[in-house]
Amino acid sequence: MRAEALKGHLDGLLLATLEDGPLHGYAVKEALREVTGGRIDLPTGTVYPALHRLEGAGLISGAWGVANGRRRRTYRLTEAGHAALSGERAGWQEFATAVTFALKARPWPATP
Amino acid sequence: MRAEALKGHLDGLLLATLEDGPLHGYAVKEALREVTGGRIDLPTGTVYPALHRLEGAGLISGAWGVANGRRRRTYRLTEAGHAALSGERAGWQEFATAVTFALKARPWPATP
DNA sequence: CCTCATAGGTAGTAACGCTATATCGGGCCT
DNA sequence: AGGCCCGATATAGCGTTACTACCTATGAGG
Repeated sequence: MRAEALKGHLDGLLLATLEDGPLHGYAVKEALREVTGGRIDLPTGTVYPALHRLEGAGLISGAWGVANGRRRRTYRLTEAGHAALSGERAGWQEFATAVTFALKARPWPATP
Repeated sequence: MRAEALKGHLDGLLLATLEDGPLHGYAVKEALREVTGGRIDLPTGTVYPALHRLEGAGLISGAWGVANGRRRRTYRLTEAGHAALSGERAGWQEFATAVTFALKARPWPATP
């Protein structure tokens, strides 16, 4: 998949992955890769800054913990994060429908 | 629609709009707006640089003409542009399917 | 011991689309 | 005639975004 294709949609994917429960950064990356059958395989250099950004925006909250003697930063969705995810989903639907249609180059169906 | 959502998918939309026949820049913008019922309404400052970029990449070719005493640059798809459009369509399908699925947070269907 | 997978992170970069602004011709209104 | 809006083209500068390339560290397996 083209690398730059994600632009503007990454946040929603990360939020959706965290919706089912808290995960640490690497687990988010792995979950997304598995759920999409390898189609979306984000480099770690994309995931961690994005999570920091989302945390800074208050959409997720991270906490340091320890598992197997290793420190891990586990993130969970905040209230604002849940709301943002809804918005991302709606926005994606609208966007995807519009692009799919435009790529077909047919007139938009009448909505009376 | 969120402004930055387009990133990475603009080229395909422009190429698709030019598929039905040559158009000048402003007409591309208008056609895209009408075909999507106003959902994709690109600012001219987005359209013109993008067309220049596509021309530089050899995907479209532009020619100056005159209509109503005014100079207009009309673009048409090149061979490479037709090929690129096919690629963009396939890429979009793949991408849209993956994102739609990931946003639902369900396991990817088995593909045996 | 060394490598690999796991895990977290930063710096720097390039691309992309946006805002803002400028220009020009023609038509419309006063 | 003068002023204004619309159609049409264009550029400069900006902020965001995701990427590549690195760095650090630990536990497991060869």
